Amino acid sequence: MNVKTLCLGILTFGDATGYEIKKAFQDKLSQMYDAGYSSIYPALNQLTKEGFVSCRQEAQNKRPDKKVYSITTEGRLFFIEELKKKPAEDKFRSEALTTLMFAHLLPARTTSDLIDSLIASYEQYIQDLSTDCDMKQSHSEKFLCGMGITIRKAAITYMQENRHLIEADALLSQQAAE
Amino acid sequence: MNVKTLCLGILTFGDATGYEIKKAFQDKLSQMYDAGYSSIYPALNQLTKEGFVSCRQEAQNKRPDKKVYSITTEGRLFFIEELKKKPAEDKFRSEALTTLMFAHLLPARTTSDLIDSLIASYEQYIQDLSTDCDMKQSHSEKFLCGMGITIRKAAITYMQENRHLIEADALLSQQAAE
DNA sequence: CTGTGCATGTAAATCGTTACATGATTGC
DNA sequence: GCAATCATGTAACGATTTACATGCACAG
Repeated sequence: MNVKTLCLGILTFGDATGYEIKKAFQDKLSQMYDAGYSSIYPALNQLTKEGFVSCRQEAQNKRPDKKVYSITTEGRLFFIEELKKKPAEDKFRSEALTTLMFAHLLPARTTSDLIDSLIASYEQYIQDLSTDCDMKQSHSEKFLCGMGITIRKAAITYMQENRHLIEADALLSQQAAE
Repeated sequence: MNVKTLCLGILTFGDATGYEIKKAFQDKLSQMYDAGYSSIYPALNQLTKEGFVSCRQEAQNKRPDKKVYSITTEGRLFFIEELKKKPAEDKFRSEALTTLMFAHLLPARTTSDLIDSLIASYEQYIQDLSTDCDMKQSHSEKFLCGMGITIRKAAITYMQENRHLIEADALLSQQAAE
């Protein structure tokens, strides 16, 4: 699912400006996607051309005109068809964990620091999510939020229980080098 | 980390051809990255130009010449510098879970099927990983493998315990529509 | 007076995927 | 006979990111 399709999806919750759509990305989809204005605005223009959204312009004093987008019937049908397609495989990508695959090139200390900060960032992530998970209205959002927390909690526990495997390796190869 | 940098990383384990590098991606990095030949071959050519790898050509009978790449000292230094950079944030992306955010647009049945097949695909993933986790030699690889399994196990448990939240919503909105 | 929020966009660069292009060998 | 493995690449397309470009209002 690309930014264009997701903009359409966000508009199924109600009309919005490009600016508000960006906020919706942060609100509802931040765990999975992030989109910048430079993806959103061109996407909305294309969707308008394709007839999947309509746009009404609202004048404002001392601000650029607000362009409020609404999804059209065709847009809604198109989006539902997209949803019915077999979803792409889930992907979990961690540069930090990838770095550990090359631990043999780094000082033992660096490896340990890396794991420490990864755990710390997960803990921070859990805290942030917990806070706004409570504020979520829909069950879907709560579900997704809870999933994010669950996964990271499991990851932290795993790292704490198994980090010694990598750290022992790092120390050994360092001693060998000395 | 992009394909180019990762090719360099793979070459720190030993010389390899483009073909073998692709296998290494599947072997060592499949959880995080995948690269096709059309990313790898141009990357190797660029790395050669930049002096980060060297290449010796080996003739073969009835096959294209084999090009065996080795990382150079500059390449190794460059890669280590890349490793020391602050890693990008971890990302977990699931189209299936994203679809659930739009469950209000789908029949209740579709939502349930989606969760079922997500759980099934995670179970499959765990099985596949478990098999070749045992065959891994290095602790780093085992660590990463175990992480992949742990996360998916936690996710399955979470989904089983919380799916009723979404499924109840879906049924309600469906009844309302009837 | 500085940062955050509101509000819109374009241009260029980077990166990756899909499709195309070739061709022998080996195992089932 | 057909699929998989070995072996290399290019061209076109699609998607996203980064940098550029503007400007007022309001709170601390």
